[in-house]
Amino acid sequence: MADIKFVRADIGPTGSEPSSEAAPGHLRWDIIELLFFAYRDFVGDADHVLEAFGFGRAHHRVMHFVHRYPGLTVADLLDVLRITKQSLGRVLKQLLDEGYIVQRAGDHDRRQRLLFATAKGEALVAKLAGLQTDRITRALRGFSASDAEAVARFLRAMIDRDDPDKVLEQLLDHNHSAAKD
Amino acid sequence: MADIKFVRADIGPTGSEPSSEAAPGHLRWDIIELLFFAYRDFVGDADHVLEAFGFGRAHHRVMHFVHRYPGLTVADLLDVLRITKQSLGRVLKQLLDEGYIVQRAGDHDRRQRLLFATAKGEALVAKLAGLQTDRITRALRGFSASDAEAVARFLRAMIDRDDPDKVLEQLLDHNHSAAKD
DNA sequence: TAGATACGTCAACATGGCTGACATAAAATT
DNA sequence: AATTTTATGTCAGCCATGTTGACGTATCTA
Repeated sequence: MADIKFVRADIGPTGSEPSSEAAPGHLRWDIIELLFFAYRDFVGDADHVLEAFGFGRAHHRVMHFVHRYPGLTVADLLDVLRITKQSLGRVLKQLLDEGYIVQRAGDHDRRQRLLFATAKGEALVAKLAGLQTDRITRALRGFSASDAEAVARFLRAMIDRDDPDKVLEQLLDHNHSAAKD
Repeated sequence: MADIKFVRADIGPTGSEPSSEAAPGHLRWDIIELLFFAYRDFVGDADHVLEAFGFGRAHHRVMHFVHRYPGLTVADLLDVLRITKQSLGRVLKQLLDEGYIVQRAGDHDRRQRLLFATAKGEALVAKLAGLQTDRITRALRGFSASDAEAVARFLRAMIDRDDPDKVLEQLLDHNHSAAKD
């Protein structure tokens, strides 16, 4: 084991002028690092399971949103994920070929491919969401209703509002009333 | 614009038994998705700036922890980032070559390379942290002290406790007392 | 002195982003 | 009816960043 003892630095910026901090010199190092570690472990839960299926995080994201928003079009999925159709194409093709997702031509517009999770796909998503839910539930254990509500309110407020895609719109709307349960 | 109307699915798992949910059938889709979008936009702030410097997220992570924990060794950095030394080597070499980081032999153990951010490096980190702090400060606007504390408590509780690296230990300790300010 | 450790590096490979180009079917417009 | 636009798929190749395995050197430890 290394036995060096490093110290936390709370020194301010040295050279340039940080563009527009709310409270100058008061950078939220605490929350910044907590977000990093919390998200790292949060997605880590799913990573192990995905590996066993031969999938990656990209597959998880696709499966998640297709499951949650049945009938999602490819274009809408591209909006949510903010990747190119070539990148999406690769993982989507695998999920289709292996029977985790099926597609159907749109009712009004037959060019569209509406995406649906199969039972197999839903089982995978539920397994992954179960792990992540466990972590969230543990983290919220002992929280009062108003504390838990504050957490959801914080996360909502962290999200960009300009140019929300359709999925995001629904999420933000829905959460207004249903954050507590 | 596509005018399809997809609906949110609140159906449960179909095939297999999700391993160990706390409250069966009660998956926290809301928090799961909020975390996804919040983190996406949170790291997105930095991405634009980094691009202008010819750097990526990997460089940001290295710069951040070197700045925050001056004298960090390579081994400790590997622990925090959970990547291989080969992956780290690539980005670290660039940051050293371009003068964002300097290294010094360890005092007690001269095999170690203690890492330090230069003024140039600190300026970059401060710029990026400024953007992310802006977002956090906006998100916490109007929060009571106890609400803000609940957010930090939630994030801390989301982090794995088993086998914490040295950086994480310090963060969790420090936050006990200093989460409010 | 022998072995373990901290670090650096070479080579090869995988994943998942990206751009650019092009094809097809179906809708929309003229 | 002819044309153009849109939704999707796909080929080819590049880049960033992760991986494994092997090996070398300096330095610390037993």
